[in-house]
Amino acid sequence: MPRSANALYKHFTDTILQVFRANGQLIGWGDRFAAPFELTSARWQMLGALALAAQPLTAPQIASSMGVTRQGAQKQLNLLTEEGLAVRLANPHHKRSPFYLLTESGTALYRRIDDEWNRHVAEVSGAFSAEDLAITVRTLARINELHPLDDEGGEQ
Amino acid sequence: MPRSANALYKHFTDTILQVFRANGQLIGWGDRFAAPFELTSARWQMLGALALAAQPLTAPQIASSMGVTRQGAQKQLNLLTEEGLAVRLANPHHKRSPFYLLTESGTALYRRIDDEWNRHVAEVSGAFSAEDLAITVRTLARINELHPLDDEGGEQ
DNA sequence: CCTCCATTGACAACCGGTTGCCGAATTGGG
DNA sequence: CCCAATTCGGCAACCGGTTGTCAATGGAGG
Repeated sequence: MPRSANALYKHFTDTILQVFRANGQLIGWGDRFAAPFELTSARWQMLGALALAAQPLTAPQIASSMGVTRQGAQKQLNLLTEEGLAVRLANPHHKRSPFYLLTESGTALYRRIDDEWNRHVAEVSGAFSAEDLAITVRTLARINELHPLDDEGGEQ
Repeated sequence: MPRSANALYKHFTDTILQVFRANGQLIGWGDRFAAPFELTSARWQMLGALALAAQPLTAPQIASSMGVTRQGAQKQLNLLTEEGLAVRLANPHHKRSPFYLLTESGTALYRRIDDEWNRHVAEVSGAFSAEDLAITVRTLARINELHPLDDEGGEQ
């Protein structure tokens, strides 16, 4: 949105606007993709986070690994647990903060949707070059590390 | 999330996950940035859409230009109108679908936040190269054009 | 052992997006 | 000219994220 003409500024702002748009697009896509598995985008993401975790994780750990708040992750974890896809496991270090693991059916479901996902990606990813995607990932990661929230805006 | 090892697949999936994370990050950032102006991220975006429009636009036109639904755009437009930042203008072509324009105060507010935004971008964009940002924009745009929703997943 | 502080989960409220439905206006075909 | 289909705004419900508050747990220091 800048009125100034600098190309870097424009690309920066454009990137942000495209992120917003891509986010909406991808959530819609993910929901449609996950629907046949009785999942939503959000539950699928959480399923993946649990499936790929090297060790059992607590809710706050999962939240921070996904970049969302503790409560946001907890909401999905509670739902997955209700649906029998995840279970709580007593955490010896923290009586109040259990580990979450996938159940058998959670693991099986993840495997099914992940297989289908890979098939899908195979059809679609041909339109992209690995280099461009790598640069995109790196650039977005840099944006994510950047938290210019601290007080530079500071007229508050 | 793929279990398969292909680098392109991995980068594709990683891109998606980074988009989700960047979206959350940027909304949080935008909200903090806009708060001193009594705006939210969403209202700021809508303000920008109106400010930069070449001609007066109707709600459905704005919605499609922003990549959101008609109702989502309408909600923000109604709020901006209530707040006196935008006004409805009779549309000769569509009696029920007025144009939306910024008011004087809406324009002034946009100018203020945009100036501050450009100052902010100047501080932050040094960490990025114009080329990487351009590639990122292009890649995200390609994702946005891609709607693999149609029926390829098709086990529904 | 006790106290203070950080962490955690539950709960409620809110925000911004979605979908779905409805009624009114507009449009286009017969 | 009329009638059906589309477009549009309003409303309600839901989803997934946020924040804030609260009580309970855990840990560290006196």
